[in-house]
Amino acid sequence: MRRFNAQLVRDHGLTINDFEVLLNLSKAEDRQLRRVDLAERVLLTPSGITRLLEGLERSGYVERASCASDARVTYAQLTDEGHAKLREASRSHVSEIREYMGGRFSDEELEALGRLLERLPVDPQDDLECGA
Amino acid sequence: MRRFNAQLVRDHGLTINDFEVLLNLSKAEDRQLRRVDLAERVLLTPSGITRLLEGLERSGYVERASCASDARVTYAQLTDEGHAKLREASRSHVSEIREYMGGRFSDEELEALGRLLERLPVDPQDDLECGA
DNA sequence: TCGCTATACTTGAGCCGTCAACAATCTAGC
DNA sequence: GCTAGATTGTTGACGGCTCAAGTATAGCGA
Repeated sequence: MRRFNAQLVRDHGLTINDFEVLLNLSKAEDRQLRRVDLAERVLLTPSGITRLLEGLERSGYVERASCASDARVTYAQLTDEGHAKLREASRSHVSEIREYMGGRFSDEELEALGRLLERLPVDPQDDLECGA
Repeated sequence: MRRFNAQLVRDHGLTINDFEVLLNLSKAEDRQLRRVDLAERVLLTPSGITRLLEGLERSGYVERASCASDARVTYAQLTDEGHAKLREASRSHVSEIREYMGGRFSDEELEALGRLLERLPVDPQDDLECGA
């Protein structure tokens, strides 16, 4: 994990969370997402997202957009520049991961792992009240 | 992950990494380990370990011990107090995890997951020269 | 319509861990 | 022995994230 982050930072100036945010935006409707939803998807707190987006906005990869129907929300909107950056970083990032995992696991094993791990909830808080 | 850390901090004043360090020490010969080895096992950098141990030393859970045969190394030595703390924290921590995983996976699935994941190297740096 | 609670987001303070640079010691090869 | 390079560990500076508290808006029930 740390390895993938270090490589992204070195080669593209992106944190692994920066990357995940750009990726989530690129897959979202209109390439925009409410900050709250973004937070949940990348497992950060709302304040973490605010901090992270500060950087991406400064770099021009993401813009703020307001919501017509709810004045509380601000969308994070992927810019063309951000999308280009994502494509660039993806190339080396996914090949890194593919090499790392593919070198140790067969295709069937990878698929089995994937099926198991995707059963873990996106946000643990939501699930499973653990007798606090 | 964040959830388990938060629970440990709330209930026992320990970081998840604090916990892992205490656990590793408790399983080690003479309950002591070189800082370098500790770093590798809990996936921290040497400086991270220095910082983390500062806290555990201040709390009295770990002591420094020097090495007769090599003046560069300082051992991290688990104290009795640290061992007691570990036992105390273990109780809730492992039951948390058991609940979390057991609630979603069968025994066979857990074992399959374990077998697959333990194939990942302890320190990725060591392995797999990734055409840098 | 007023007030209460829930939701979306930001901000200040602070912790945790990294990186880069450094000091001390060990070890090999000469 | 000595020197060159590797290994162990610490420190300063800083980044990234959390928590707690605060602001603003939404929406609901009396």
